[in-house]
Amino acid sequence: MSLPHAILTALLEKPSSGLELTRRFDRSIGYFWSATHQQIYRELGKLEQAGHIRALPSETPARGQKKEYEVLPAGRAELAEWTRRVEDPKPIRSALLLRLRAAAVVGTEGMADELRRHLALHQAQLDEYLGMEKRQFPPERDTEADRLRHLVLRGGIELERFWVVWLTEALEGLDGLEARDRTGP
Amino acid sequence: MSLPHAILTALLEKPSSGLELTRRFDRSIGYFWSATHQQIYRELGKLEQAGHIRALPSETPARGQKKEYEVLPAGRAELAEWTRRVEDPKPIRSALLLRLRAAAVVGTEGMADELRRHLALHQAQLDEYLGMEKRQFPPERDTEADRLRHLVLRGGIELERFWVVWLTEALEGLDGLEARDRTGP
DNA sequence: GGGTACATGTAAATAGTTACATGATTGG
DNA sequence: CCAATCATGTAACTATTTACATGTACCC
Repeated sequence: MSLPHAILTALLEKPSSGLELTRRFDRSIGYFWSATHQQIYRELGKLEQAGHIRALPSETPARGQKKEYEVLPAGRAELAEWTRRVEDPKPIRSALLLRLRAAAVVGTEGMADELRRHLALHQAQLDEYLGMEKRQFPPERDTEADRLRHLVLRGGIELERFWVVWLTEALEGLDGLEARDRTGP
Repeated sequence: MSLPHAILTALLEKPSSGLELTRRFDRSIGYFWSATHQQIYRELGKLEQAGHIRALPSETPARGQKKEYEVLPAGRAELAEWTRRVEDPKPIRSALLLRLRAAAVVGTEGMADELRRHLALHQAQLDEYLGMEKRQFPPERDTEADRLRHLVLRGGIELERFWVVWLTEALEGLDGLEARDRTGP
């Protein structure tokens, strides 16, 4: 039940249309909770029905026309209630770790290339986060909201750093194994 | 499409019944791809239909009776093909990071307690992984499969370590904010 | 007027969760 | 025999993904 709350947060930061939300998800909130435009439109409909958001009055409320939403008091209350809820962390799901484990049984062929590819992707994501950190959180700004958002971004940064470090180590180990396969133990 | 492959891997490591698989998921593979017994039974049915696994012959193949499965060559081939596939990492989903971001907008009340609770849970998981590492990967054992499985466990360990470090820092930041709220800036 | 980007949406399929049903085996 | 545990399964619901449909606005 996180998507509606992700949307409420985004809309509180700035009232937006469905497509604008989709784009903002691709750049910021979506780094921790991604969503496609179809999910977002559907969820906007539900949130509107529930009285948590409303469409800003517009001259031409028709298909193909931009429709902007803003959060109503009930939506803000729901979001606040959500932040205070007790909710256990969900176990991570990593197809890559799973595939490596499968490779332990059926062989590591092709794995090293795939790890290198993932390493490059995580390195790129890390660089992007570091750029965002520099641009959005210069040392002088320091409101409470800024500090919290910075904390969240630091989480993203350290997670990507974890992957970069782990993948680098994994590749060293795997290259060792593959060299041994080629030359014999 | 990872669950069937997680099951194939587990069955290759050791032929099992549905309930045995469920328990093994709770302890090992499930750390990176969790699943409930309902998901597992449903998937076992599909894998059997697809000819990837088969039930070991039994005298009484009835409801309430244990039914053991083993992997057929086609299943092993499918798993090997999967490990060689090109597949991008999926963006992480963390409801906690999301909730912290929401708290930046609607207030941090209750957040510190929740972070402390998560910190304790991740610390416990880390300790469990470290215990598994000690028991399952003593320095002397060093087959290829062992090294790969150890690598996967190291991934789990470092991920939990990330959470422990990040949550500790986050709590320091948050306590600073809340102290400032109480005493004024 | 034709293409492209913008914008919203429907439909269907897959994946995951939650609640409940049913039968076997075993120990008291 | 009854409760607890083991074991398999059905059903319904929620969430997510993928493919496609439709309409508007603007530029050439």
